[in-house]
Amino acid sequence: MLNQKPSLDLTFQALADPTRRAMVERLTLGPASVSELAQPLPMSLPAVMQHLAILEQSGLVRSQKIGRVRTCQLDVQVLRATEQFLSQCRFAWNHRMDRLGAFFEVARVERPHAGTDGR
Amino acid sequence: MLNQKPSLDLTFQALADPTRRAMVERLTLGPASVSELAQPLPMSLPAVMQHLAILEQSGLVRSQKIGRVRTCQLDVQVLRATEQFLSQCRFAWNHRMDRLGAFFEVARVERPHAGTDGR
DNA sequence: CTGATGCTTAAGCAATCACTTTATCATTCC
DNA sequence: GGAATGATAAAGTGATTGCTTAAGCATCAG
Repeated sequence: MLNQKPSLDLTFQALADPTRRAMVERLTLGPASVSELAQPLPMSLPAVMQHLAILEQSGLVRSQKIGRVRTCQLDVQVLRATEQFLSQCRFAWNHRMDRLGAFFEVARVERPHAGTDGR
Repeated sequence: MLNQKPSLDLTFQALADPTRRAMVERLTLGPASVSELAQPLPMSLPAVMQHLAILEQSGLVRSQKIGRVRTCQLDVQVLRATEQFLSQCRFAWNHRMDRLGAFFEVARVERPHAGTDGR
């Protein structure tokens, strides 16, 4: 059909958790270290690391370690691809609506008195 | 921050499963009964029903029962809202890129030879 | 070297998930 | 009425999730 990439699994799964979405939103403001990411979150550092690992597996976030601090940043490419999946679904749906509209249009012209409420 | 609606939890969670995405994609082509949805899927009908329940809870799908057949259809509104969350993230990120660019632009003009560490 | 800081690993645990099978219920067809 | 059809409800199960605590490693400041 439209799309069955396993990467979508990982991305949607990653975004399904409010903690991870908060991390993503934090990263839209710019890169951050692990502890900076963890600071506003009501959980232990290891827990944040696990969330981070999931975000990295999905490709939403990349990170590199310099000295003893790991710096994380958003990768909008995956964000874009995910957005595209949704818009494609909407597009297909709208396309069908258009075709439906066209059908009723034709029906209305060929049988002007038929009860086709809903244009 | 940007968005912390619990509905996003449900929607992303719903879309995280390939079976449920397949159901959504099927529904972009038009309404379908439960068994029509189940037909291409390699699992029992009750399993499909459970997936459907999750899709309905998220608001992605609505359904009504007429006689003994339940007809399901996509609700693009939630799809649209989810898409918006992602595009807002990208927008914030791009906005930061722009500001960064402007900063370096200014820095380059005002102090053409300076090391550009922090204002 | 010594201690503080930042991150990482490992193990454990309760809750949730994605199914299954079995048993009903309600509607339509003959 | 009685069988076939479409959809549900209920209970059980193994795997996964989202944490925790405790311990360990690497880097940096004094």
